[in-house]
Amino acid sequence: MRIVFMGTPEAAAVSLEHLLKGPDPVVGVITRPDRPFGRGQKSVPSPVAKLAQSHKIPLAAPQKVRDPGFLTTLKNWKPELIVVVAYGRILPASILELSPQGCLNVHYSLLPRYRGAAPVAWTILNGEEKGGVTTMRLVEKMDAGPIFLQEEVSLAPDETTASFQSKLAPIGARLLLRTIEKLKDGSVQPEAQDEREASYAPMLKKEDGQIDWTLAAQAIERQVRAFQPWPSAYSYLRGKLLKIYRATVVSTEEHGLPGEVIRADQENLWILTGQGALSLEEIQLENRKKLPVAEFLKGTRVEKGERLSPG
RNA sequence: CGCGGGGUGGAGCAGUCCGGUAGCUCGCAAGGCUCAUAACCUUGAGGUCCCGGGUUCAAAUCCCGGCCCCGCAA
Repeated sequence: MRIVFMGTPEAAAVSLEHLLKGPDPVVGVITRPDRPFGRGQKSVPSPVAKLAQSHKIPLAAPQKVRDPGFLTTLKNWKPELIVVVAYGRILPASILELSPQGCLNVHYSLLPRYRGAAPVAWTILNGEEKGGVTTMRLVEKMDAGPIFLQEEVSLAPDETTASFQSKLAPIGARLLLRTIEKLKDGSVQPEAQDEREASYAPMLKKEDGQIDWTLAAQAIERQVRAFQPWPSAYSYLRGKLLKIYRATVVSTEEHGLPGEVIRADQENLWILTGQGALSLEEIQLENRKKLPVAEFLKGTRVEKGERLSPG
């Protein structure tokens, strides 16, 4: 079966890698255009683009998916199936209906729950014990298509979006290959999603990382894990950005204001929240290195009674 | 040329504006105290102050060039 692959980030590249080892030819790859990235705003190709280039597979990176030239290119590849993994764009009907087998999508949640752009982050943010991967047929409504296969994966207690995403990537890739096999021999029937169970996982915004210290310590701790690697949970110490990479919930008898430092010795930095306290474990001050808190405290004196606060 | 911060014994930092003895919290070593300890006390070792050039009687500090790291931005 001639396959065209659409995807952009690392997780998508993992799927493409597995596809390339499979029996079906990948006749073309579509990814998002190179974007200015990092310091100096240098343009860097996506992980999927790099992989396609190293395998000398025809590559397209259209600015707009409705671009007529691009659509012609896509048609000329004559795909029998289009595989979409974290491409990052909503596809128009013209593409969804372009190949005989339609578009097969790998989504990193247990659909119909967590439809949308950031399923993994929301799974962690909401304190779910299980997440997973689903393969489904793309339809015009976001992540609402009929389901082929699904696999549950349980979350570790210290799971971050980054760690869970990299755990899911190979599982999704294998699920994708199995789905394609079953599609070919007709041994799988897509099953409609239960709309009543649907929930949404919208894209995270930078500002969502700002910590509200009036929330419960447990909720903030989940936010810290969910916002790894982006956009990071953060607050401000003496007007400087303080990113929090790892923290644990601790119980305390102390009273004070949310965000207040209630313990600052050589090893511990505890912050009072709306309910319970948070022991910061790994943090990074603006322009500094990311450090275990004990190392951080050797160079930066923090006094009990200081407050972490919005800028 | 997107904006900004930084590179100082093994770790994390101060000192740089206003040139003149290299400092702090740790770690390490030795000794002491202790039933004992990651605790406490004393002493000690350990540094091309990122690299190169310049200014100066004198440069971690001022000037020029280079390398590396980080925050913003995505």
